[in-house]
Amino acid sequence: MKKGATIRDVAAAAGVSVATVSKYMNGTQRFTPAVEARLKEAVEQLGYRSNPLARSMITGRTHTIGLAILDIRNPHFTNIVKGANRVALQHDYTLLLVDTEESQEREKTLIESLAQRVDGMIVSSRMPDESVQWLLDLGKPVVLFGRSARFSISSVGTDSCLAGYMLANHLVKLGHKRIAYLGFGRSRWNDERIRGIRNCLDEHGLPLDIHETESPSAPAGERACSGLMLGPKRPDAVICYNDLIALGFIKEARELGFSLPHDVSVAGFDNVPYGEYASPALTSVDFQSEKMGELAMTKLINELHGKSEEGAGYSMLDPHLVVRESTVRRGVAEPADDASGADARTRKKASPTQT
Amino acid sequence: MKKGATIRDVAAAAGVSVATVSKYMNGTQRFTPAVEARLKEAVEQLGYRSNPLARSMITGRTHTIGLAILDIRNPHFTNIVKGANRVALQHDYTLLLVDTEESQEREKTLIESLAQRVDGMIVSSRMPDESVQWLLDLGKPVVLFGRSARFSISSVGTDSCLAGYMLANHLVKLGHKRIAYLGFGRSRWNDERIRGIRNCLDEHGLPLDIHETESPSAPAGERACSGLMLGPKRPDAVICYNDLIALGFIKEARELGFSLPHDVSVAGFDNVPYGEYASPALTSVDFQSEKMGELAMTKLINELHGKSEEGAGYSMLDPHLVVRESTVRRGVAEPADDASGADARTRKKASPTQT
DNA sequence: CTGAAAGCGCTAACAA
DNA sequence: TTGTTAGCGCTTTCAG
Repeated sequence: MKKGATIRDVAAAAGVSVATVSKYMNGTQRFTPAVEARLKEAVEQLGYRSNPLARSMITGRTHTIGLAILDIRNPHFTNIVKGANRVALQHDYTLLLVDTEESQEREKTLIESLAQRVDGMIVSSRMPDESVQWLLDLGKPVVLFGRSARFSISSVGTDSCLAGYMLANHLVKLGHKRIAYLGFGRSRWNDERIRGIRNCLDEHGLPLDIHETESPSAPAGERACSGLMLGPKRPDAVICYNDLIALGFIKEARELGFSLPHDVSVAGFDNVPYGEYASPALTSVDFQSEKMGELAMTKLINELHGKSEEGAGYSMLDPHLVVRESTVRRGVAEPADDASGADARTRKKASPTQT
Repeated sequence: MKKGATIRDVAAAAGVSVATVSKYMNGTQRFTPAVEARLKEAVEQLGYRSNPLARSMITGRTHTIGLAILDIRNPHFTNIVKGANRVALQHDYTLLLVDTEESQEREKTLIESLAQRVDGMIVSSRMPDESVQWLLDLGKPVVLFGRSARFSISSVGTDSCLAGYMLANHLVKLGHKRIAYLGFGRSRWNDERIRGIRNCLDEHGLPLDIHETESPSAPAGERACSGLMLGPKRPDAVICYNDLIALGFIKEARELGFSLPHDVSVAGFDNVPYGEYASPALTSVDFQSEKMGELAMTKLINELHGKSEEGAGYSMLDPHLVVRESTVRRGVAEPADDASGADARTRKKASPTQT
């Protein structure tokens, strides 16, 4: 643990002033070959690395971006982090990560202290619209996930309503009539998704049965499953608030003795990486989460560099429907597509009676 | 974007000196009620928040921990981050995340600059043992994942060798004779896992067929599958370097027309969250990754607080075998356990002939 | 208990 | 091109 050399040590070793060293380190200026050589030598000799803290204190920029998310374990957010990090790296920014663990109380404190250490922040939150003003008052540029109705804050999001419509439409086309939605009301996008689904179902005069999970996670999906599948209004298709819930739902449904996807089609949102490896592989709507991270970071960095014009305001990414095996034509006992060897299964237990 | 008040503003407002304000903010001292009241008022009035950068410059501590990992998208690392973050938060530290994206070149630069901004680092890396000295020379306390043979650096890991033995033993007990290992040679744990597997197989006079993937990811597992399953030595059980590879392998095997787990048992390491939701649910070895993150952070923070004694050196977590549906007794056509409705499937395609 | 003063390591005018 | 000189906002002796 050797103490790092300071700018003064270098200046002394090279026989120049500290200002010269500073300029050299920052490439702010050109030098006479002689000086440059001595500088280079001295820096290498001493293994000098300029102290970013001292630098930041003066310049007022830390070259750090704060990223606040709800739960790093949710692959949706993991992807966002990945995308944001990649862009940050390209621009020589580092990422200060804050995982609020879905806790509103912690969030405020954490973000407040985060704001002091970074040049700007990207925030994914369930905070109410009122708090957005507070966020802005922190005095740092912010990019938000999801639009704020009230403030013209820079933000990126996806069309959850359209996504909902897409999924509902897909299911209706497959002949489903008893469609249920397994939602997560605390999310700001839940209502949007419902709206999209309803839009579509209304067009076909179909009802929507709405249920609720206590968290946006797979275990929550598992717990909610029996309530739907063994309840009075057993659906023939269910749309889940996100893929994690859908994954849990599927697992539990099979454990209850249902044969999927034939007893019930299931779909989610987010298109998380492991939906593809589940069985039946999960139908979902891809929100391009990694791109969301990239876009948010790009917008923020542009703002930091004064190019506020470029892509300010609200940016929306297109949702893409990804059809896999978990949604299937209603009433088809065996999969139509014989090539997909993964789908053939015989029902082992009688499915519960439909009340 | 209002400029924050400085310590001087508060001092002026409260009619005291900056030193007093500093002591008040840090709770270093007691004050006369009169002064304390004025201080409190002034701080609230101005919404003063002390600048952590300026503070750090003097104290030399940033209250930030650097965490360098290979790929945030690998759930194993995601869990580590989660665990580490939780402990950090408890101790009022924040996390500077670096995702090296499995790139050795980038890693060195990134870690070097990381070292300057943090009080200590937790590093997960494939760097050779030689580089550990370099890491230490950065002058910051470090906790490493995986032991270094040469240096007595603080580190946490799991017994990969034992884990390998466990998995092999599990498969042998199930009657498997033609066992293959689908590895990832660039990892420092690959050899350990092989060693453990071999230890077990040797005891039973069984051979091990070793194959290699190009990355520790699901797509790599998919790509490697046909080489094993359609090759000259088709295995009846395969152990994968990690769960992601196993997940990919399973998916592709089914697409090739195999019926799993009956045609081939598959297992991995890490026990990632989604192995449970795959089908067949993945047998794995749990390395307690979240706990690894917690432990690493705890050790580092202890070191930073001078309690170097407590838990220094190498700590090893116990691996736990998690048996699920993807490993099954050899030669059993249908699952013995009738209760697990998820396993019943008829073979749709003839399985490829065994050469 | 409180304050004055000396910096932490660096950058940014401004001089030379 | 190079050097001088003020600080950035804060903590920390050391007097009072």
